[in-house]
Amino acid sequence: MARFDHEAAERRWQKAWDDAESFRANDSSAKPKAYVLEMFPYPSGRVHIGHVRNYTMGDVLARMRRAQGFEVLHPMGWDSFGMPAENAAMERGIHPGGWTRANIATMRAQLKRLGFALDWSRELSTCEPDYYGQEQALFLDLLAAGLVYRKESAVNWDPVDMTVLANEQVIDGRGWRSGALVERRKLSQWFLRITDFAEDLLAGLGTLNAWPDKVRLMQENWIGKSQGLQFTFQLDGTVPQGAAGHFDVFTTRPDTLFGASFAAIAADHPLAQALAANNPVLAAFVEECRAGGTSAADIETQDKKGFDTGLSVIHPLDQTVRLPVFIANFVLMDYGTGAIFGCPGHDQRDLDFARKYQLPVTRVVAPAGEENAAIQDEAYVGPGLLCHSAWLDGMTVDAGKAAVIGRAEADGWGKGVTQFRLRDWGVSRQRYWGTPIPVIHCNDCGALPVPRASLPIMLPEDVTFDVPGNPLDRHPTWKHVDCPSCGKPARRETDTLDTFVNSSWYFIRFASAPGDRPFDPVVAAQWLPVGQYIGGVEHAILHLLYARFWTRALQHIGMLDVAEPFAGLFTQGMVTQRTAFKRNKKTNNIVWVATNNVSSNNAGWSVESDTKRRVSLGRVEKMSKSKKNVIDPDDMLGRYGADALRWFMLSDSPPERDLAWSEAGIDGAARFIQRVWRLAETEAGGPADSQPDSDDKALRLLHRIIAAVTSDIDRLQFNKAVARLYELVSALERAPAGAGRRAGVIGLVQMVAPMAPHLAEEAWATLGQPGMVCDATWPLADPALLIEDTVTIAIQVNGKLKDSMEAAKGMDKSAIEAMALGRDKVVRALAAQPIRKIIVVPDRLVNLVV
RNA sequence: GCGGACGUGGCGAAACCGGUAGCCGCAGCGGACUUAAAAUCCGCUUUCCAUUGGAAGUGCGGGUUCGAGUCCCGCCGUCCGCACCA
Repeated sequence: MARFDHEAAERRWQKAWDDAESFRANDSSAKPKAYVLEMFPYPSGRVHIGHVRNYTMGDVLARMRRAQGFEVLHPMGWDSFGMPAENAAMERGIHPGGWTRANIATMRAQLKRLGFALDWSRELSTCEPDYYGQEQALFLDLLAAGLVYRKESAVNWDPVDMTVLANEQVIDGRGWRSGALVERRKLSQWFLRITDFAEDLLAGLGTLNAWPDKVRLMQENWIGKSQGLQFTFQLDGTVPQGAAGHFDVFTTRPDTLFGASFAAIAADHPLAQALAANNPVLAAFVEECRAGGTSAADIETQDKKGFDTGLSVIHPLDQTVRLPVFIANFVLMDYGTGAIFGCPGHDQRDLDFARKYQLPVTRVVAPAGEENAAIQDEAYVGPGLLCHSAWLDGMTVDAGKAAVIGRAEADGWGKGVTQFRLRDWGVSRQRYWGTPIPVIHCNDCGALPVPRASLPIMLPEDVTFDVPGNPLDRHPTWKHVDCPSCGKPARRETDTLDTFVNSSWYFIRFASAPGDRPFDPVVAAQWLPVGQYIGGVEHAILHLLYARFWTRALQHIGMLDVAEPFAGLFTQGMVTQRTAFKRNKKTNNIVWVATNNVSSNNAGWSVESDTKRRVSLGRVEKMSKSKKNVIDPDDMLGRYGADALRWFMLSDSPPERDLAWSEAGIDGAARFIQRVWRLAETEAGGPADSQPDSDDKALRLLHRIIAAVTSDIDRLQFNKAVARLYELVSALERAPAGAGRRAGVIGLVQMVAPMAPHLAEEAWATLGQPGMVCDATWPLADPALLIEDTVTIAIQVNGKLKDSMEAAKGMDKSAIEAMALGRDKVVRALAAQPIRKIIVVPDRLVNLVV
């Protein structure tokens, strides 16, 4: 009996699928359509084991849907613009395009070796003009519809390299290359009006039943709808030069207004700017607030710092009260109005600030009887009644909110508003390797859209990365154009689009990709929304929210009649691997050792395989090049074959959880492949056509497993489907030869086919079945074969298991009770105590309470 | 700092609606086949006490219930996201 030869089978069947165009999606098919999509990869170099896991999951679903009679769209492409290509260009002096396209070629070959059922005819790459040119057209459509605008916004600025940095390039507040302290700097940038859709995006979450609850919750919190009061503080006394005499604040807690002890504004607030102009000390403080990165984590973990401006504002509910105005580093210009009132008693951040600057702390909300309990180290944010609040005393928090909003509106100093945490989407990037923003700046006519006829605006190829800054900006000719309106010399926009724009509509282009338009709305709508979208949970907010927005924006301007792009979403876990390290003898610094160069010696110690020197084992973490714990799929493909690798990716760990790579695990997968193959070979010469008896054990088990596996794959619980298939294999290995076993093996091969397709095709042919298994109809479980006539009933005494018994299914309560009371073990456990209560759950258990 | 999740044997895990905790795999132990090895097959494998059998057990501490891995409250730990990484 020959072992399964994975190399020969992979070659044979990959060619057979290609020749038959088995996985090409037909737009005009009459079958029901199923769109299965995995998040397309960034072509970073080589296929990562995490990609293999992601695409294997999608492939199993796509193949099963096809077998179930759907017309399946399962495409692949490349999210090929982005910063790593520019980094590679700077480090190695090569062109980002050359680097990217070489990576794509490598990775395409790797994916093909894995035997995915992909429609390669629809492959796209976002860095090619046929894609980004159409994206520019969409940008112009959104611009024309008023969904795009320009405003000033902060970026991370490296003062030594003279360049804008991404958040990930800021490490502990310093530029990653130069090590210089990063500053926040303002630039004029393009924004998309995602906030116009805040309410729709929030409401739409309610329709996404096939999304994980946690992702919906994360998006809900991200959008951050809150109701509150926006009101105006009037400055008391002389108004500083160049400033208004008042400023607006937003609060979600207008009920606590009597507890206010200060007001605070952002360092970038116009009032702060005006004051800084004439006050060098304050100007220095404002400058200090600008140091450090722009990310939320950077800003909010800074020490709370304030600067007393010496100004004060009049309390709107009590004209006799004055509140000092501070400039504070934790107040953000981007959220609300860039100014707050501080109520230390009921907001922890305000309390910390008040303690630091010795400001009064007043309790204005209290549970009954605690009105005079002083606030200590913790702000009180619980429920209660208002106190120390004049005419609000005794009201609930909610009633107080409504009362203050009512008074503000009646008196004209404020109004109730709905506020969103969501900010407009800044899409300008000061980088080369991205979609050029199709706009021309003219000194006389302003910022104008590029004429449609001149699309695509191509990226120039002749650029260098030997000097810092954006190569588009310093290119000798590229940016110089004539104004499309007045004809005078003008300049192109040299910023490119955020790569999240590229990934906000690629799934539409997969469904329909005409040469002269971004997509055909009728063809695209046939496939959309994507039935099942699969990718990493790290995309739970940004990518998924931007794609939802983009789709709604297209719907809003009448280009596509689809509201939500992804009907079903699944977020998969990472593939992790143990790390290993040794220490540098002089510095004691950690030196990572490649995991694939670590083995155990005779004494059971971990050593470097080549030098035999001892190493320490680190923790199991996400694979990364820097920690040298990356497993290359190509090695595994060569040693174990595509099917074993795919099988291991689906085994053991639930797909939403992290999967720890292990050599032993893939060994087990490879053994399973051989076991299935041996079963197929034992049936190779079997009868072509024979009917098993309906009470055949193998047949009954097969149908139970068909039902379980089908529903497991439906719910993407591949680890459970795998466990059931192991069970079937073990049973079939022991089953007597005959029609039942043969039927079992045929069914097994069909169910294994989505997971280990090469093995399944080879086995299918060996079994003498017609055609290819990828074209065979998915097996259906016969309900008549699933019915069992006996059940096992558990017997508990006081909720503790004492015995169990076999009984006919559907036996009535009193019969079960009588049967249970007659059992030896039960009699012993009861020890003649009187029974107070008996609970019987039919077909399940009896609980005797004494 | 804010937001989200997760925690069950030596390990990855399973457990429908609150109803017999640990399916399946890995590792381990014992055995068969073999001159030997590989491959394969059979058995055992939560912990503790024990002779039949019994007790404990799902991160920790409480609670609800006839009954809690599952529901509620409070801790502890780990991981993920935070708007210019993709």
